[in-house]
Amino acid sequence: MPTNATRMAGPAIHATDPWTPGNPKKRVRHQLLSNDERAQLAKIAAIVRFEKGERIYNQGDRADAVFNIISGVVTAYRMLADGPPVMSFLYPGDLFGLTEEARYTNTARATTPVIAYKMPLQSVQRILSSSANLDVQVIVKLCDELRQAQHHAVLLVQKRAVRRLAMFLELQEHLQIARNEPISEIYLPMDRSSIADYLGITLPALSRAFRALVVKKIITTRGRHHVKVVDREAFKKMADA
Amino acid sequence: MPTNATRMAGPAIHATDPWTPGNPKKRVRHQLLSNDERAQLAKIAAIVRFEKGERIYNQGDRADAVFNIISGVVTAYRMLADGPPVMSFLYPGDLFGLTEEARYTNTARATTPVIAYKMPLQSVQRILSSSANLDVQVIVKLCDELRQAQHHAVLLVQKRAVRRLAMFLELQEHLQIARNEPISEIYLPMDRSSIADYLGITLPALSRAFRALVVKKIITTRGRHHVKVVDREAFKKMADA
DNA sequence: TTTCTTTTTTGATCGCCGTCAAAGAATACC
DNA sequence: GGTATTCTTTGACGGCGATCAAAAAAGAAA
Repeated sequence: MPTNATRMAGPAIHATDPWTPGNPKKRVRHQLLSNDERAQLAKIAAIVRFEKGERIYNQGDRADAVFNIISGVVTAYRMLADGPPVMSFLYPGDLFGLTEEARYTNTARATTPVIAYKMPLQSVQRILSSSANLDVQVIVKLCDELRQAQHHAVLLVQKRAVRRLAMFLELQEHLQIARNEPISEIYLPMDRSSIADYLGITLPALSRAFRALVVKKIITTRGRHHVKVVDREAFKKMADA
Repeated sequence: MPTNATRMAGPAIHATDPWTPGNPKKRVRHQLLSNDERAQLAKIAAIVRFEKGERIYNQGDRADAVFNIISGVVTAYRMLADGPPVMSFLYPGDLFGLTEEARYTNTARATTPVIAYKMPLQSVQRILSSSANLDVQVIVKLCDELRQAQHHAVLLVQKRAVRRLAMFLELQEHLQIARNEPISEIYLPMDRSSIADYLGITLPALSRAFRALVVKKIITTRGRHHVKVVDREAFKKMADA
């Protein structure tokens, strides 16, 4: 019954991916690139060094470059308005420097001394725009999936069930808007059990979380699949982590 | 002080991505594709229908196709040996059918009636292999990041702190192996506070989780940055969710 | 409708973890 | 080496959610 899944990814790249952690067949970075391509990369990528503890960029900064770690460990963290931060650790070969609306969405700092490629955003965009559209489409899709997975992680580090639920409802609302569907109500096609699993809580806990939001007059429910936000301000305060 | 970040993503694709949920500028699917490319896609993609509740594929099945939703909602879930499942909900435009070693890593079922493109894996691989290597590299990297983010979600859904810690240590060990580094010990370059944030627990809770593993003689610690697994079997049982 | 099944809610108890606080260790700095 | 700072551990307490169990509601089938 319940379930649990994870945002899915693209095509079966994995099967032949030499960079996957845990994959026994390890190869040297960039081995798959031709000399030409390597040269192209070298032209746009500068090699930069950071000492232990040094900030590489700050969340909210205007994004001007993407990084690829050569050696060392980078810790990236996204601060939320309230609640714990969401962390990730980046190792050699990892790309980082995710942007949203031209700004970094997280802060990156060197946990050990770090050497990395630094690629100006402009150059990367130029190269990508010369790619086949189909490839770009796949890349865009993967970025989407990645953002979804990250959002899921942000949701799951929240400790109180009501907040997770509020964040989930807000996400569903956003997805609905993105699909140009009416938004007077939030439509939840899945059953409670699936939602509970997605939120990483149990069914009774989810039920109580719903009740809490209703009692506080933040939402109303119509049947099982429709939710209406009646106190937008309180809702945003609850959901905006 | 700690932090929180999320695995990062690729280049600033986002800024111009019309498919991003929440992006006000919504466009029609495939708008960016030329007629040629659309024709190419049509040649390999079959349109398939699933009724409400129908399984699309099962976790562990040999993967033969990737899907792209045209309409309807799909619930994907990954079952773990123990503990709750990890869920995701997929909407029109979403890709799904992630594979690992040629097998699906999760189960997908139609939550509402679903219409989707079904693309044979072979065809997708053929198209991708004809792409520029640089693009493929980016795609591979993004798949990596995605897997990492998904693993993070799998970890965060676990309810007991010791299990999250065990999963984290196992991940670090795998990453170390992938980097061809010695693995007699697990090396943790980051501080406890960062680990606690990554695990979505507090510092005291992390400290107790470490202690619990040490007391149970599953690991030993040397200084702050080195951990050794001394009871491999118990460790695996603890970590393998 | 009536019945049966599935889903959801509610209740009660327990345990883990969050929270606050302080002591103890490791590191950096002088 | 000594001091100060930072990081980590330990302790006590309370709360939230897990767990178990049962009732209620919704949906499906007859």
